[in-house]
Amino acid sequence: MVRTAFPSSGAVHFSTRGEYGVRLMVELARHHGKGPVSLSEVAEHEDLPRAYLEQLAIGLRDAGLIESTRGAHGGYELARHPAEIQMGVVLRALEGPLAPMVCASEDPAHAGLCGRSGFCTVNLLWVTVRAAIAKALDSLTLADLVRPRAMPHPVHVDLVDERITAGSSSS
Amino acid sequence: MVRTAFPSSGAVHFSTRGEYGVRLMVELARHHGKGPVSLSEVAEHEDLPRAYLEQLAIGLRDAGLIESTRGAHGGYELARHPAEIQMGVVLRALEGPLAPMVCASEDPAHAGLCGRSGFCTVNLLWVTVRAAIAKALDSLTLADLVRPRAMPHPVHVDLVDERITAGSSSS
DNA sequence: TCAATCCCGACGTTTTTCGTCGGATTTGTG
DNA sequence: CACAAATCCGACGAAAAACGTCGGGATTGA
Repeated sequence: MVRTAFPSSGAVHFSTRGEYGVRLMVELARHHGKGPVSLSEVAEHEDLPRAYLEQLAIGLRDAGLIESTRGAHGGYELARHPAEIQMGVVLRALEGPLAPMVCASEDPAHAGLCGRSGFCTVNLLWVTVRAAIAKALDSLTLADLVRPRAMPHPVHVDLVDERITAGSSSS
Repeated sequence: MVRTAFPSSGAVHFSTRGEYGVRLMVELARHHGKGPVSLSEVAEHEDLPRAYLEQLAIGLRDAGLIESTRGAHGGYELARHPAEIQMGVVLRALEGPLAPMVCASEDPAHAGLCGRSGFCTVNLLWVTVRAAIAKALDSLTLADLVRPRAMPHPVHVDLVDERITAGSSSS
């Protein structure tokens, strides 16, 4: 009865790279100031594949977000205070520039190629979306994600639900 | 020199389904009130594969956004006025619910599964992002995308560039 | 010396995406 | 009626991307 044959996940899909990477960073933020944490510990604690974490860590390190200590008792630690690490920077380090579309460039040189229809007005849509995402992402820092539970109320998210909308009943 | 081996496109990736589908809808919006437009015309005008458009059209029709006329001189037309069709609805019809992550549900029941780390605070991030996207998407209607060229300045997008950031030189 | 780490490139599997294809059905027109 | 122009629809296949594994090298503390 699978219904619509949607592309499975849905629009706007962050990969596990993004998810795991953020989990990793949050874990490091929790231990901030207490010396390096090994990936094995993180992997165990968060139930993530260690070898995969290594890949992500390298990207984060190259972006200057974390620092490594090699050898026994080594590991990773944040390069800066959690409050000074914007999530936008983290996500970009993990997944590359967050352009929702080739077309999201505001470059007018691109006009000729895109739509034969005079001008690629559709452009406006993607640019707007990208800007919205960037703004949301850069308004949160790692420190915001470390708080154990029941966040104060720094960010107001209106919880227009989204989850189902199409799939309907039964998980 | 390919550098980072990023997942190619970048975070937040809309598929061609979304792109083509929006192009299709904009095209229909341009002809709104002038009877149905055939997919062949749209395909030609926008340089898109017609057979693929058929798939997308069916999804949009099932969502009640467009109506079809079969037989010769048939085609598709918008079911409502362009100004009454929010882009969020269009995208959801094309790509499914726009949850950036399984984790984006605010459902507390989900807490147990996600992170062993006491509570899935990371949740906040995805929920925020999703809300931002939904808001941006639902603030635009098809009518906003139809304006021929050089939009006045209804929306202010701060053009923090994004495009390269990692890949650097050469296209 | 040994074990724990980071470091790193290469690879293989699975999933998703992007379409194509062939045909069935409906309907206006000559 | 015959035909052509359309929507309709399921199935299929090639290509790309995502996900993660593997094997080994280099560093460092005990």
